[in-house]
Amino acid sequence: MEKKKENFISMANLRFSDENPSAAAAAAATSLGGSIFDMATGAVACDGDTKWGSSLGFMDLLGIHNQDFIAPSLFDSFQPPPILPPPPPSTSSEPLLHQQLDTKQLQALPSPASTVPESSEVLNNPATPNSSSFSSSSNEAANDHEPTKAEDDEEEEQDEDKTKKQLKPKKKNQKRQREPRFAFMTKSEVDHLDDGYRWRKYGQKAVKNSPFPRSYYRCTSAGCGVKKRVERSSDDPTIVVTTYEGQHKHPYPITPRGSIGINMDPSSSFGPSFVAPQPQYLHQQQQLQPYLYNSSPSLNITSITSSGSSFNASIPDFLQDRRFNTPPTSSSASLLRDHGLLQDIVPTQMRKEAKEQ
DNA sequence: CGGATTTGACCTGCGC
DNA sequence: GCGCAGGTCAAATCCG
Repeated sequence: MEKKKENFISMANLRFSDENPSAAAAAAATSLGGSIFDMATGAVACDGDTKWGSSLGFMDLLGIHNQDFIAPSLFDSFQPPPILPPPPPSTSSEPLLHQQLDTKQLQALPSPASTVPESSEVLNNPATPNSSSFSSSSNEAANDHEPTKAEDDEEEEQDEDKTKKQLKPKKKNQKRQREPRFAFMTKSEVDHLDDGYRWRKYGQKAVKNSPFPRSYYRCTSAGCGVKKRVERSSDDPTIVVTTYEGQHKHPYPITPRGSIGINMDPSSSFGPSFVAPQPQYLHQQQQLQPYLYNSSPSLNITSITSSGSSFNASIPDFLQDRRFNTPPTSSSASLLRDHGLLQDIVPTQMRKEAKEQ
């Protein structure tokens, strides 16, 4: 059986393509199987001389700033990942990217990308030609292996042995049911960005082709199996790649650091959406990162996938107006596009710096 | 002392 | 089948 590969492309390519054209191209070619998302290609093309780690606004990174499509249509193409994307890291300045990445795609990506070898990560899904493939992302991966009874039996026996050495009752047939992932990059000096949730580090691994280790965190909330990985881009040490996996099954924690507005909108299939600014959060950002990406693009990302499921969840809340409670309208997206997001959200200093690079 | 982190071992998936 | 790399576990250690 051929491994399912989504026609996804990480927005990371925007940057990678810049510094590693060949790899990016390869990623695009191999990963997308030729069906390169318009957004992706457009983004790559238009951002060819930019450095997302420094001057690109989020929308730029999304390839929106001078694209012809509008946000809604863009996100309509996303696959609804049943995850609750975390709020933007408190120390981040730029939610640099991303979306549903396919393992191969990511691995195909140059350095930084290679540090995010995720399968079925949430990423800016290049307008999947076939919308049905949309819903497949992680689910497909999880279901592409029909368990057999033989396997079940065999597995049960093995379980005992396994538990002796390691508590890994995973069943073969369950083929590591992975949660959809959402990865994004941020420019930060600290590795573990404070996103408001409580995380417990459970592992660290050296990453191939990267001098920086990858840290593994799990949400400490009982019953919440959300994980996240944090690693630095080997390409740009100032870039932190954070990958979230899973969906928080609990309210957004009220941390002593400051309250975080939560809108437990029951209508949202995506869990709480954050609607209020986080003063503390912003403060941190500014302290740690002068290049504060101070405004999330407003996107009307509520959409319906081919499967009919609400797509609201497919877009990380922080891509929505979590911090600034800006009405998520397509017009705002277009506004950003029309007027140049950078001007509004990226400090002049930053833009200047980007040019010098 | 309890919770968090570190770290080496182990497991799993994948490519060759 | 083998080796590699990613991911996870859990004992040891650290820290408030």
